[in-house]
Amino acid sequence: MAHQGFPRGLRILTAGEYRHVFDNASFKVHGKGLLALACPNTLGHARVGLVFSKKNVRRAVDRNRLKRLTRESIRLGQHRLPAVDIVVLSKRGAGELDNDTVQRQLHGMWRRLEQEAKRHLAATQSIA
RNA sequence: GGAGUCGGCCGGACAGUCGCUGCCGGAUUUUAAUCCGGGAGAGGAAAGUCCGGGCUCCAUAGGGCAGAGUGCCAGGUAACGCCUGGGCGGCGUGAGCCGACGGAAAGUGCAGCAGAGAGUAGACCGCCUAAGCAGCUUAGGCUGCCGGCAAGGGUGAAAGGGUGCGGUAAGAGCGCACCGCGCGACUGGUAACAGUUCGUGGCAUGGUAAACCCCACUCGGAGCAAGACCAAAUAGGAACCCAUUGGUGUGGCCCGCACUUGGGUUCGGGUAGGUUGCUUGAGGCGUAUGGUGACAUGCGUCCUAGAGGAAUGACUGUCCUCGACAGAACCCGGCUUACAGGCCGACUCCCUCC
RNA sequence: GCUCAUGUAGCUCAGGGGUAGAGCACACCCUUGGUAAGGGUGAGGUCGACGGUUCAAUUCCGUCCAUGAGCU
Repeated sequence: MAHQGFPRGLRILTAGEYRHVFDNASFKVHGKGLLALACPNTLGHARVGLVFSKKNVRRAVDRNRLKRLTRESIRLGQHRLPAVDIVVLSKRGAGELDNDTVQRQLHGMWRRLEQEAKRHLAATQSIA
């Protein structure tokens, strides 16, 4: 079985790294209640950061639940993801979604992200 | 059987797989880190931030003014605006529940509209015509004036004790009885307060203090983004001007205290990080003693989250009553607010049966 | 996490115990050949919610609920 851990190396840690992703977001993937920004990195694996604001998701219980679900989804799907830094944001009303819906949304978002990243890589390589 | 009151407790359970964060042991390794094993890992409200404290810095938190808070009495407590017991008032058939519950005879203010009058009471409707004056009249009496009244009506949130009898021209604490009220004494109680056995005053003291205020008591300011330490990029500057019984340090001010040269403009440089504070505590559980109780003391026993974009989850299976409100961020004690459902104990009322 | 501020007409704001107001906007009328401007009339409010104090609360007090700001 493949490694499925989720150590700190797979996360975006500092404010500077977050800023880099926001300023150089090469792709955006929208889901219901969620939004993912991503830009390529040189680490050879994906990293992820979460932004769930109090303004969009009012209760702490819902914020924690969404973050756990997102992390779980990343952890289980990390080997399919390209080498990009991802920031997942919440949109208004994300707290009303149930667990099944959130998981389906995240699954679909990773698939689209994979395709876009493949296309982006091909484009940059053809330019080079 | 039904309805209800109070107090306490619980807040899905079990197993497996994959993960997350500390701790302990071991291994690899220069450190960092990685791996293996073990064990721990959100709440009764973690919430709101409404009070109180610990802790940290400012002086060891000191004096005065200003300001804020609390407000029946006694106790508990580290402290409180909390809790316990008692008093008083209100609600309820009752068990019980609720109450910012000091002072309005220290002072100042406020009360729209309505109403005669809103605080040294008043005369709109009304009641009276005894005394005095005038007129009419044989007299009795009638009318008017001068007046008297606070009973009845009406207004209002509120109209200056209540009922009865006497009294009177009509009335009125004007007098008396009872009730209420004030003051004093006595008795009970630590006290708040109560009791009327007693005396006395004679009806004064309307409401509002979550209006100003008075009285008593309490309160210094800031908050873990407090603060401490390590390391060190850059800088430890330059020029000019001003003030030096001055400046800075903390809250509104003054005193006091501590430190000390301080401030302005221009130019130049810069505004990485890490560690700690960080969980053993006014601690939990059991038990004994004291106390009506809150609680206190002694003994035994246990260690029970500590992250740093932030850890408790996901999936699978079984069971049931099919799972509410909701997620620690320095820590405690309270209050308030949210909450599916369930359990235990004590008590009250109603109905029925024996 | 901590510390504050604000909720009044569709919008921007006054009012700090006694009937809720101003400007803009809205409707109708006048003015004009018509429109704008101007003038007049009018409608529109659980004064964020719930309790309490008071005879009386938008105002005073308490508790909640929203919204906004400041402190890394």
